[in-house]
Amino acid sequence: MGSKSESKREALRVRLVDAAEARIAAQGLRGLKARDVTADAGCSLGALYNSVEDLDRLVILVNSRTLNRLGDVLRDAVVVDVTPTETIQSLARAYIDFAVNNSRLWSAIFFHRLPDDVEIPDWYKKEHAVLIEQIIAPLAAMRPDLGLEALRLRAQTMFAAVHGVVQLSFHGRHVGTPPECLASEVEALVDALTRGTHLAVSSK
Amino acid sequence: MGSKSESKREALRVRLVDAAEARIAAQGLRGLKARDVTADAGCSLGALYNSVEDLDRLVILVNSRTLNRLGDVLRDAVVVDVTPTETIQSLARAYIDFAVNNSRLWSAIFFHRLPDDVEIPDWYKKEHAVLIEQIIAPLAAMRPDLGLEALRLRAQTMFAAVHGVVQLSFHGRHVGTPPECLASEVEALVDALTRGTHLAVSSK
DNA sequence: TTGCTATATGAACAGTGTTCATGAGAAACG
DNA sequence: CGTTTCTCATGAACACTGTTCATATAGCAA
Repeated sequence: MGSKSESKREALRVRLVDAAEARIAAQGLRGLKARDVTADAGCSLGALYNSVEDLDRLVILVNSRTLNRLGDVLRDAVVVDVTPTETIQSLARAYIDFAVNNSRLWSAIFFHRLPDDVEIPDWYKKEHAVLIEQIIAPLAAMRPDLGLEALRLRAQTMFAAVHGVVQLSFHGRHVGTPPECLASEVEALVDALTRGTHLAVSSK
Repeated sequence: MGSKSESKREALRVRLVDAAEARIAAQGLRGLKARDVTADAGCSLGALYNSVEDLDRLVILVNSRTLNRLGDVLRDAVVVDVTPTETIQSLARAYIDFAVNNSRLWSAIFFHRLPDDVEIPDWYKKEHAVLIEQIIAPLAAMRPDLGLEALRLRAQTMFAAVHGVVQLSFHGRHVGTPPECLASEVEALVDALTRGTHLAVSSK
C-alpha cells in the first residue's frame, strides 16, 4: 500500500471538510449540498462517497472540528489565580463569544440530526465532553462534598442552562434574550447558579 | 362565495394539519413528506399547495397547535394560594411533562427552520409568548421593584435555562442530563434561580 | 510491460418539494 | 333551467436532492 495514494486520499478528505465547513459557515446546514461541496473541493460527485461515507458523516467531521476549536477556546478561558466563580463566568463569556463569532458552525453542532436508524459514532459523542469538562474543576472547588458523578451532573445542568439562553437568543422567536442583553443575562444566570448551589463562600 | 366550498376548504386544511401532526408525532420533522401527508389526508398532492402555501407553512400550523396545547397546560399548572416559587416550580414540571409526553411535536417547535429568505409570520412569533407568559406574574410577586420589560427579560432567561436543560437531556450527546435526573436537576436549577434572582439583581 | 487492485468518475436512479396546464364542478346570472 | 364564469382539485412534469454503480483510470508489484 503506497503512502502516496494514502496521503492523497487524506488530502481529499481535508479538502472536503474544508469546503463543507466553508459552506456551513456561509449558508448554514441547509445550504450544504453534495454537488457544491465536491465542486468546491475540486473532485467528482462520487468521490465524496469514497472518502466520506455520507453527507451526514461530512457534517459530523465539520462539527468535530468546531468542537475541538471550541474546546481550545474554553481551555484558554481558564486562568489560574481566580476564584471558581470567576472561572465559570469566564467560561460562560468564552462560550457566548464563540457562539456569536461562529454562529452557523456552532448551530450546526446542535441542529444536525441523523436519521433514526443510524447510530451516532461513539468517538463523536465523546468529543462533546469539551462542553462541560472545564466546568468540573471550579465546581469541585466550590463543592468539595460532591463526588465526580454528581459534579458531572451539576456541570451538565449548568452548561445546559447557559446554552439554552444562548440558543434561544439566536433562534428563539419572540422569546429569546435580545443579543445586547445576552452577556449580562448569562452573567446573572451564572451568578445565581454559583450562589445557589450551597456555595461555601470561604473558598476564596 | 358559497359557504359550502368555504367549509370544505377549511375541512381539508384541518385534515392536512391532522395528518402532518400525526406524521411528526410518529417520525419527527424529517419524516414529514408531502406525498405521505396528502395521502393520509385523502387529497391529491397538488391540493396541499392550494390550501397551505408550503410544507414549511404546514409545519408552522402544526407547531401553532402544539404551542396552544402547551399554553393550556402551562395555564393549568398555575394554581392559586401557593408561593410564587412554588408556582414557578409547578410551571417547570409541567413543561418537562409536556416535552416528555409530546417529544417529537415539542422538538418540532424548536428544530424547524425556514430558509433564510423567508420571514417568520408575525402571528406565529407572537404565539411563542405562551412559553414565558405564566412566569411573569409569580416573578412580579417576587420582584415588585422590576418593571414589565425587566420582568419579561428575566422570565425569558429563566425559561431559556430550563428549556436548555430539557433540550440537551433529549438531544445532547453525552452532555445531556439523564432522563431520570431531569426533574430533580430542573428543580434544583429553578430553586437556585428563584433564590438567586433576589441577590443578582438587587446587587446591581 | 503486464497484470492487479484501488479509486476517481459522472451518468443514472430513487426520491424530494413545487408548479402548472387541464378539467370537473360549484356559483352566479339570465 | 341553461349558460357562463370562476374556483380549485388533479397528477403529470419539473427542478433539484442524496446516493449508487458500471466503467475508465491511475497507481503499484512482478
